[in-house]
Amino acid sequence: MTIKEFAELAGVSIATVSRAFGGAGRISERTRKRLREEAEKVGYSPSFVARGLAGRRDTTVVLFYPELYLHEPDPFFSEIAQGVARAMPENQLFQLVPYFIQRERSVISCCEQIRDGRVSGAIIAAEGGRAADLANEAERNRIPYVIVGELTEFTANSVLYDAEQGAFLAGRHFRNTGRKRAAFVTGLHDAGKRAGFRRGFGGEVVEIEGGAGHSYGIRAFEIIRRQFPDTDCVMCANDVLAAGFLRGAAAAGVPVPDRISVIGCDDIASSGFHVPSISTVSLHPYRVGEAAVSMLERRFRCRTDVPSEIVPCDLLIRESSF
Amino acid sequence: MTIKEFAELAGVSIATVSRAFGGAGRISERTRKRLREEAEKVGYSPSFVARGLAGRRDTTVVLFYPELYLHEPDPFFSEIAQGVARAMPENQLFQLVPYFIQRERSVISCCEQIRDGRVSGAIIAAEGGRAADLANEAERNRIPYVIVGELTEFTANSVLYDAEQGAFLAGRHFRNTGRKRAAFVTGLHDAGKRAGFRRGFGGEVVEIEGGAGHSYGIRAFEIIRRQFPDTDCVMCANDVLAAGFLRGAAAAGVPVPDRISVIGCDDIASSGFHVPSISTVSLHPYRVGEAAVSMLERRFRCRTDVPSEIVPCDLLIRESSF
DNA sequence: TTGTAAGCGTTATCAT
DNA sequence: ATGATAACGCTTACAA
Repeated sequence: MTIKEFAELAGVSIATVSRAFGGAGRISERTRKRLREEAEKVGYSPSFVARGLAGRRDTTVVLFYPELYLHEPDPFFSEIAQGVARAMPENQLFQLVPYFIQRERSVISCCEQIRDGRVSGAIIAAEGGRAADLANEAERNRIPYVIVGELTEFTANSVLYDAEQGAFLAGRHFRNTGRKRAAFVTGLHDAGKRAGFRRGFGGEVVEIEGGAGHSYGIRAFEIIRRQFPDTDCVMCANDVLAAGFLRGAAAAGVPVPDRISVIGCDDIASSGFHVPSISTVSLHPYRVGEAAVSMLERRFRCRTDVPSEIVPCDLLIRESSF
Repeated sequence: MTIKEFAELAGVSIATVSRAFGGAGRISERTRKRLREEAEKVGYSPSFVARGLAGRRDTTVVLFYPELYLHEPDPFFSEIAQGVARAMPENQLFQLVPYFIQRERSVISCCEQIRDGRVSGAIIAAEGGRAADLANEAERNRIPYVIVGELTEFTANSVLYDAEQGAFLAGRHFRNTGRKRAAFVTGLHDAGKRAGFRRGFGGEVVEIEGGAGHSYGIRAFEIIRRQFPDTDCVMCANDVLAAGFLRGAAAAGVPVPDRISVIGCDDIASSGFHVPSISTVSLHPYRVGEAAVSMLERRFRCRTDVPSEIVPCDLLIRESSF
């Protein structure tokens, strides 16, 4: 049913109908109420598409987020998405659009969606660059946006986690608990974490190439066992890697944390479910998602830039270290 | 840049531009190519919104999926979403829209999006009913859709997993490996699983109230230990529950699978990472997502109903049982 | 093969 | 407070 049909049916002009559904147009409260009820009854609701075309772009909030891994998804961004989805107010249309960093086309089509007016506000999650393109596009189209990412990268309109600081805490913890020989299992975007861990531990740190996914964690354990057998503490760049590492240790019968202490990073839900539960640098993905929503709402109100916000990270000591 | 501006710039009419970007309109291959290149250069791309309004609704494919749990997300649907996202052809706009089954408004706004023409095709994931509303709405609006769900529920246009059959396999496995006293830890939508497990095991099955999330699994273990101490095999309605159960067992020093054998359901990625790795009824969520995409594509071509498809489930015996 | 013009369902700007 | 009407950017007969 279109606005025209409905207007006829209700015995008013289409302009009046439009106002009944629009924000604070000049219309009597009585008519508005009557029309809304009528619409409910006959099943009319205004078309978002037409609305978008006609100018008002208060339609949809999207979360752009990267699909990082080829075969095994890292749940980190999923958990950010959870936080965003839950915090989104009931009356907002909300959609997630994944972009694949391997597909050039994928980022482009995200930009098209912004340019197009189908997006009234965007939350842009990223690791390692790509977000800038989307943010620029949003800027150009005067669409409020919020970036979610690592501390080093963005100055304003961002919700940031300080992974470097977190890794620092992990390194220092190992140092303080008397560990002597440290290793760091690398991930995909981990420059900050690596540096922080080094700084925190203070001594020499062996770097093991990890990568994307559980199996790389297992492999990292094997490498350490063979090439650096006296390693007694390890930080992994993310929790999935840490789970793999622990699996390797369990299979080899190496006791954790007694013989080797392990700390992961991110704090995805399953790291708490693992046996032993995985000590980790919590980036609080869920909280980050929530914070992004409330920052976006602030940007909706006052159409200006807002200062970035840091969601502090915590070192969670669970069973894989002490 | 609008079509008008671009048309002027390229020295043709807007109709010609439209045809250059449309499917197989009557236009010379030469002009089409020239215009496409020109557009690339000056940064013009047609507006999806306007396109949608003007009639062609080949815009966006969405995946509607439920957020089931209040506090702890179950990754099952996330993994289906992964499969869908990966299988989606490069040139299709793809979006996820979560609906919260606790929020009445949430399903309604999904319907509005369908009614609206912003959706050209839908994949509807569901457990426990709500999908029917969305499917009806899609039907009414002549939008191709595919439902993803449990075998019992839908007849056509669906990709189905046969959880009952899977649970049957699990029950039979326990029976065949000489287990005597079985328990089933319930989830949120598990009628089929429960029945299948009973049928497969053949003997008496104690039912323990599980619920939503890891902690409920731990609690289920405690209940069994106290009230049914001679239980020697357990099926949990989902893997998150199973992880919790194993955590309880580990904490209590009960050896798995020697003393008690455990099988979960779903086959989320992390169940393979657990220590011990979790035996499970694999519903192959990733594959299910892929299958949904290819079914939707078939529906795009021939605009008719297509027969449902069952993605067979497998019993994966890992370390938590033998 | 290309151009002209009438929609598509809204919002926004004038009038009234 | 309400009603006419011109956009919005595109698709699609119909005409040339």
